[in-house]
Amino acid sequence: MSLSPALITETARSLLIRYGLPDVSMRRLAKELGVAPGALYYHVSSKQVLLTQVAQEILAPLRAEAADARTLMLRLRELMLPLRDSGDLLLLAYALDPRLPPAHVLPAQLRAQGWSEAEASRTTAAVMRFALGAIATEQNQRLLDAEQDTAVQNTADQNPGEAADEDPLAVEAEQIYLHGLEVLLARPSLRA
Amino acid sequence: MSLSPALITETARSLLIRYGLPDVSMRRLAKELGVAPGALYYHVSSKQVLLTQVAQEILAPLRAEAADARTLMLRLRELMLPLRDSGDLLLLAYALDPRLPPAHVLPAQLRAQGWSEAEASRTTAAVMRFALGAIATEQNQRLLDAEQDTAVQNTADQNPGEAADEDPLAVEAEQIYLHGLEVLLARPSLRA
DNA sequence: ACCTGAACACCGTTCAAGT
DNA sequence: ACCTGAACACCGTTCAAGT
Repeated sequence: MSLSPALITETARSLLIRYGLPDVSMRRLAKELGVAPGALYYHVSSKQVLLTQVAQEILAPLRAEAADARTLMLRLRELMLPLRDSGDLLLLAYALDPRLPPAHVLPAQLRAQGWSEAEASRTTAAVMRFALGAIATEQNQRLLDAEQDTAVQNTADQNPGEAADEDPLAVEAEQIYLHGLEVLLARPSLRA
Repeated sequence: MSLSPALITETARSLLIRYGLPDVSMRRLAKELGVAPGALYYHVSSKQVLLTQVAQEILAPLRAEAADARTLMLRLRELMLPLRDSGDLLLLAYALDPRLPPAHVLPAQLRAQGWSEAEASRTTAAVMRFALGAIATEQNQRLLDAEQDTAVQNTADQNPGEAADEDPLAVEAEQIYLHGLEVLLARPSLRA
């Protein structure tokens, strides 16, 4: 089988899922496809557009879902959180396309709930920015914790006193996310 | 004068201000200091800790300011927005230290306004995530617009029909930021 | 049309060896 | 103690040349 834009983005996506964004390099991608690095540039104009394409594909399932704003925002977090370091990716894709799912349906949904057009579009932008910031923060915290864990591994082996707790940081992160959504998506009449 | 952690972070900061984050590499930094790249690692353990140190220094002025939450968050945006691509930097520094200014004083301020401790800490986390997401988004949009501008330069020269407008995207971005702050920092009694 | 080989101009980090 | 030189293992991108 020969190369194609679709095959390249699909392979990039699989690398992202398996190893995280830092391991999605053009050279690694080429190796995975059994091809010279330069070959990719016959099908894809740059790494940046390739990655935003990948982001769009990962979020594509959200286009088919008919759920309310809150649920869609929760799904966004579920989809992206496991992809290591993908926060930057999302931030870039959103800057390039402010209609990135789930932002593509939020304004219409909020309008249907009685929001004005100006309020609906401002709130969509605000809630997306909050979500992207929150997801990137959570991913960074996980990475940093993982580094610290491996660094402390030996000391922990010699000192198994404290039990492994339920990762209160992760639980807290989810509460923060829920809280932000609740406040930002609250009906405007409640604030007037 | 010889190398020191302080001199290195100060030079990194000046590179960041002058050229943006992509131009702050250890090798570029070494060249700027007239030293071999390896020399930096005698004073600094990694690029990551160096950059978070730089972020802390850039935000240090906020530690001295005695302003309300909203003003501090606006100052945060003013400080970071001009530093090209520094959003990632901020996201990393905040993940490493959730008490990064202005987060270090927000909980106490909110408590003084009658918020409960739980509400104050959750709101601080939410508003910081929103701000970091918003700043990163704005910086990315600027970068992408700049790329497009240089690409369209020639066509624009030949076609000077439309006047250069007031950059409505930037104005809109500020409104979104103000709106997010207003909603997230609204007194909890107004939502109960 | 599609791809290779090779190059250009970079990265972060380590480490023996020098002073 | 502090730094150099050189290496290791990478980057994104371009482009003549091949098929």
